[in-house]
Amino acid sequence: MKDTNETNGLQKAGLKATLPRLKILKFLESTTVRHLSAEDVYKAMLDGGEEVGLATIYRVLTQFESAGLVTRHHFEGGHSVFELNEGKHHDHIVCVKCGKVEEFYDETIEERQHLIAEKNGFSMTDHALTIYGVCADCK
Amino acid sequence: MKDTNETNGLQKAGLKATLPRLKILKFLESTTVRHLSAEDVYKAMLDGGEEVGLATIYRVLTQFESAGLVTRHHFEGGHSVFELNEGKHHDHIVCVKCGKVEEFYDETIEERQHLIAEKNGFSMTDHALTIYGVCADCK
DNA sequence: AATTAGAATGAGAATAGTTCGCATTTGGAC
DNA sequence: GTCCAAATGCGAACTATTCTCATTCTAATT
Repeated sequence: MKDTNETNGLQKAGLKATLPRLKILKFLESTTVRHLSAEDVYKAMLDGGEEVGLATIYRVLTQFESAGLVTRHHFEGGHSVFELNEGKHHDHIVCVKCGKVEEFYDETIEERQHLIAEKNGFSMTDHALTIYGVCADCK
Repeated sequence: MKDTNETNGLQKAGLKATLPRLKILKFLESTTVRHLSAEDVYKAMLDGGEEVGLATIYRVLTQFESAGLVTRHHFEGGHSVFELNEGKHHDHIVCVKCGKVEEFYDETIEERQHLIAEKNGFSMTDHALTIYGVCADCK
């Protein structure tokens, strides 16, 4: 079999390199939209001529999450959105009018979170910081 | 009509003082559990002998949210939990093992969030910061 | 206290997002 | 190339939430 980047990525993550998984990973790497729901992925892939069952999309995205390839977010509205992990950790600002998502990273906030977790007797495993507001375009 | 605290609270919030709303508000004020799903509220009230339809619980909690009486959170797991607004703003640490929720407030983080929103051209309207970790008891 | 119009409620149907069960297919070790 | 375990697709099932609409309640008015 061809030893593509995607095949490698999956194998390193401990996942068999199946066709649906390869397609989904390739799609996530190629799309310009960074935050997608399972349904978004399903529809966008269909439009691109790649048919993968919706249930499989859900399963694979969950596996990718466990493997650390993607991150799942729960922005307002309740349903999950997924984001390919590349580069460094960051948090999000979401526009409450148009839904636009921007990313940011703040060292001070990161540090203080660890401190706060410790102070409360917790071992921090993760965090979710989302700022909601009205973006420049929507004002 | 009797001019109770609850009746007052509802009227100030622009809501008619109906029996279900009074019962729900009274329940939220009396329970020691601070973070509850709609279903939690439904069941706990049933146990307490107060029957209010689940659909009404959802409607009323949403109205309370709009009125600023409660806050809705989206912790991991997807479904909403509600918290009575009393005292000052705070964020949350959730134990990923047992689900315990602790509250904290950190001035530095609050300030930096506003700064970050501005830097990105947003007018911040709200934010959600949740730290996930393993609590002392679960370690 | 009785009337009344509009708002609120309850019960169940409907919906959205997600997961499950199982028959069929596929990946890759031998 | 064979073969078994793992993965997929499909539709059914599930969960959380919202909607519909007939009935009931609130509170303003008489």
